[in-house]
This record gives sequence, structure tokens and C-alpha cells, in this order.
Amino acid sequence: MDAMGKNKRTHYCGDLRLAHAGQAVTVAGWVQRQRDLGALIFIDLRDRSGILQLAFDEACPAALFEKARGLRSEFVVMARGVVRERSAKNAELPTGEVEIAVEELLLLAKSETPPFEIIENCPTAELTRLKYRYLDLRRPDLQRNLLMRSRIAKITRDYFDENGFIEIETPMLIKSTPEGARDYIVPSRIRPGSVYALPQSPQLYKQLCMVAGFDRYFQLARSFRDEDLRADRQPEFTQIDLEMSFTELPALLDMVEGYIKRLDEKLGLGIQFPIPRLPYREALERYGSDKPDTRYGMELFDASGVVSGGGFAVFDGALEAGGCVRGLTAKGAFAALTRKEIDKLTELVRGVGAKGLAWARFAQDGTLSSSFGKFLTEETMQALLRTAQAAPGDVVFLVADAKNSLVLSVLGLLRQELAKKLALIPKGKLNFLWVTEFPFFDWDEESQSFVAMHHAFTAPTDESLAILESDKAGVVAKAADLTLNGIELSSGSVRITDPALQARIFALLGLSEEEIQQKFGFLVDAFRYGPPPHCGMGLGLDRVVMQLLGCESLRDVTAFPKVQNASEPMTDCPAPADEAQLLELGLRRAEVKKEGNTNG
RNA sequence: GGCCCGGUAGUUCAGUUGGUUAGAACGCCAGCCUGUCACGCUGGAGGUCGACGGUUCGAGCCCGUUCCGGGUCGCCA
Repeated sequence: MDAMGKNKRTHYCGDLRLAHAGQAVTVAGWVQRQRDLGALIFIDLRDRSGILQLAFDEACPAALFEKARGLRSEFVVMARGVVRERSAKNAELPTGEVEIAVEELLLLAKSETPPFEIIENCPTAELTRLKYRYLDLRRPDLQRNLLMRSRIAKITRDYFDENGFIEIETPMLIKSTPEGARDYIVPSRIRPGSVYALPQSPQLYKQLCMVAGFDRYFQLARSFRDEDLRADRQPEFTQIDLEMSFTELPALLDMVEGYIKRLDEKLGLGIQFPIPRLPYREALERYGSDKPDTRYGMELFDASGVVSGGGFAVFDGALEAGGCVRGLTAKGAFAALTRKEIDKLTELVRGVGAKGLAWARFAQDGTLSSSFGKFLTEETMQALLRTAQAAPGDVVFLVADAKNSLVLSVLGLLRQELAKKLALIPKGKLNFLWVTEFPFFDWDEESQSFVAMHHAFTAPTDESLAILESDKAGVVAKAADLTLNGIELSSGSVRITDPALQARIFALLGLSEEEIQQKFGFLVDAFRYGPPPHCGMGLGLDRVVMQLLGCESLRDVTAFPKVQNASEPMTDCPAPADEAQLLELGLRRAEVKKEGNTNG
């Protein structure tokens, strides 16, 4: 047999069925396991399609039998033989009714014993698996995940292609714009002391594609952000990036919703359409988040009215300072949320800036114990419980602060934590949600100024134009986010194409003429030459795949991911730079020996 | 940068109040075995207890420092 020549592989292992019985086939793959019964040997052969049993028995020539006996885990072999029905079938395996009666066996490669077993749901620590990622990727879970990622990418390309989008590659080496996330920078050899940046998104280039008249652009765009990692944040990721001309926000949302619908049709996901829409303000007030997880309820309520003047200094103080008292009710959580558990939650909310956590436990028999009951009249307490819609068996939490935004974000976090603790999150549900009517400006505590919430090229709504200067906090952007199960998938907006409006916005963001020219001069210039009205979005492909597969980390859907300190355990990058490279890039000066320094 | 959790055979873990030679399972190696499929049976090899320092007659265990990993807050226009 000749692996490369005329006796090529004829079938994938996982594809063979009883219908193939009697056929001569050639299969190839890795030895999953060898079962040597003495005068009978079975090999489980694995390729990307699945597992197939090879059988060696008394009909085998001695040399072939000895060859099979020598096989070990992860050896690579090609086998030719006849498919036959098994005498003992295995119902657990798709190919469990058949086996190959091997006539010829080719050992293509040996393997050392791998550091962990190549099996589904491998219990080995992730770091070890990442050090040998090429072995980890052999496991069926990761094979399936990356296969799904490939399918989704194909569906994406087909959909946008069918809708007239042109795939255009934008550069990876671009100008650093010191805004938003930290840039990864790449030093220039030809211009020592100067750097390129890796793109955080193709934002400005895709807008220039609109100016150039391509009308509809899309790209599966690699993007880079030098920020700390999370389970759902890698420094290097892929965006489904698109931009369309002569279109306003509703049509953009329809286009993206059509894409989600296509995914649903092709992959049978059971997503509800139309995707619900929720204004930003309402999202915050009901869920304490601008990317709410709507798979479970436990919405927030506003108790400011009922506790106002009730005599509890913490509540009254917050309200008098212009703040609020809000809360949420954990239905039926009385037994799960003991005092000890509540103390842990208190610690959690203190960690994110809350001064404390007020609670009331409502026992099954109607007995009430709470952290604040003694300060309130019976009447106020009853009114509060009505507002909280609390029934026996429930636990009510309240947060008060002079800062409304803090109260909301703390309760948002608490809601998430409780959902996890109380197992309220249904499995297999995919709740997409449009969050609309985003504010244009965001107050930045650090710089004590308003910054663009989305970015400086986002258009304000027509109604907002009159109040741009007078009421920044009230300005609404033509922008929307697409969220899925409580994570942000995508951010889209209409862009400013009117130079006069752009100048107003830059001024409001406190950018000087010089800064504008230095950072975005090319864009401002381009927009003097007939920019079409346009809008666009970027969807995180990795996050879409992660959620559709129900994975908990982007590492499960990324072939070669980075770990928390942004390094990559297999290649151990980043690595110290070579001295010669640093010299060549002008990042280090050649050492000049000082004359007269005789002592060294 | 803050907080929480973790690091003991190749892998997953156990390890009592600080006390003899650090254990188990799986994997690995060898032998036996004709229908296994997590094959079975018998035997064997395999350890810098993350690292460094300290306390102690004695440290896997206590203390300090540090490295590595996970989660999260800050950060992520």
C-alpha cells in the first residue's frame, strides 16, 4: 500500500455504516486505543469524523498481526480492508455496527505517550492542554468547536455576499490612535523611533471604503486590544465587520437581524424573531446593565418612593443627595441564601463600590428578618414588600446610594451573581436583544469630562442636534448594540458625514484642531470629497461561536488562544527580544565604551 | 494594580495534630488472554510535594516572599 499514491484513503472513519458492508475501503487516522485480547486485537481508529474499529484475527498473516500488536496510542496508521458486520455491536458508537477486517496496515508515524488522553471532556488542567494545544485540538470537543466556527464563517460570508457586500482586506499595520483600548504597537525598522499599531477594529478604513464608493463592505477582521483578558475577552479576536452606504440605522439592524436569522435556519438554533429591542435607559433600570441577560427574570424595582422619609438614615441620606434606593427580589431563595451567603454577597457588592447591602429574608411561615426592619415602620415595610412583590420564601435586596448609576450597576452584578448561585439560567437558550437609544456621551470620572460612549464618528439623533452643547447627558446616539445572553456581541452606529457636525462633536469632546489633524486628518480630509451617508457594525465572531456552542470561554473556540497574562503557553510568547533586533529597530542604542574608564 | 480560588507521580486527586520509606485511580512498561469496545487478570517502573527563604529535633502540612494558572473588579472609544 502506498499512502500518497493509488491506494488513497477512501472514507473517513466516522462515515462507515452497515450499508458499506462488503466494500473494500482504506481509512487513516490516529490510534485511539488498542485492545489486545491475545489471539484477537482491536484498534479504535480516530480521525476528525469519529472512531472506527479495526479488527485483527486468526485470518491475519502473522506479520500483520504483530504489526497491530505494536501499535500504541496516537500512532498514525492507514488501513485497508473490508467492511464487515460486527458479531458484537456497540450501540454507543455511530460506526458500532461495523468494523474493518484489516488486510494491509501502514504505520505512518509513531507517537510518544501523550501527556494527557485524547478524549472528550478531558479532565486535565487547561494550562497543560494549552502547552500541547496540537494534541488538545485532536480531542472531539475542540474538533467540533472549530468545525462549527468554520461553518459559521462560511454562512457569514455567503450571507453578506448574497446581500451585495464586498470583502475587502484592511491593513494590519496602521496608525496608532491613542483612544479607546490600548494599542499593540509594532516598531518600524525603516523609520526608527516610529511605530505602527495593530488595528483595534477596521473602523476608519471601512468608512473610507464607503467614501471610495464600494457601497457595502464586510470582512472577517482580525482585531487587537492590549487590555487584560477575561473568559470572553482575548487580546486578538475576529470581528464580522460591515459597513453600508445610503442606509439608516433601522435598515442596518434589519440586515444584521437577517444574518442572525440565517444562522438560525442553517444551524437550527430555535432563536425567537423578531429580536426584542430595549432602550438603553430601560435596560439599565430593569436589569442594571446595558447588556442584560434576559434568560431569567429577577428584574430590579425602584423603592425610592416607598422608603423615602421612612426613617432609615442610609436610605434617606442617599435620596436627599439625589440618589435612589433600588432592589431586587430573589424568589424562593430563603433556604439558599443564609446569613453567611448574604454576608458573602455583601462583600461582593462592597468590592464594586456599594456602601452596603440591605436585605430582608421572608421565611415560609411569613416571619420576616431583615437588616433594616427596626428602622422602618410596619407600614413602610409592608409597602416595600409590595413594591418588591415579595412573598414568603423570598429574599429581598436593596442598594442605596447618592449615585444612581452605581446603584444600578451594583444590582446588575448582584442579579447575575444570584442567577448563577440559584441556578436560574436555563441551558440551551439563546436570547438575543437589541439595546437601542444609547447616550452619545459618557461621563468619565478619571478625566472629569464627557467622552464619546461609542466613538467620535457616531451620529447623534436628529432630535439631539439642538441640545448638543446645552445638555450633553441628554444627547442620544444613532447607535445600537446586539447582545446575547448577557454579553455584548456587537456595536453599530450611523456615522457622521457632515464635516460641520463632526467639527462640533470634536469640539465638544475637547479635541484641538491640531489633535484632530494629527489623529484623524485623513478621515476629515476624505469627508470633504463627497462621503455617502453610511452606517455599520462589528460583531464578535468568537463570542457568537462561543455562545452558540454553550462554551464558557473564548479559549474553547479559538485554535491557539492566549492565557490570562496574554501569553501563549505552547510557543511561550511574548518572548524577550533579540538584542540585534532591538538595535536594528532603533529600540536600543549600541553601547559606546567610555574612554578613560579603565576599571571597566 | 485590587480581591477570591488553585499548584503533590505522565494525568486526576487523597494526604489525619508537624513525626518511619508520600498513597489511590487512570495512564505507561512487561507477561497471560479469541469478540473486546473505559476489555480483563498478574506483576513492575514512575515524585525537586511550583520555587526560594524561615520556624522546628523534624515541614507536603506552619510563617514570609515569589512564580505560574483560573475567576473577577479596574480597564476594554
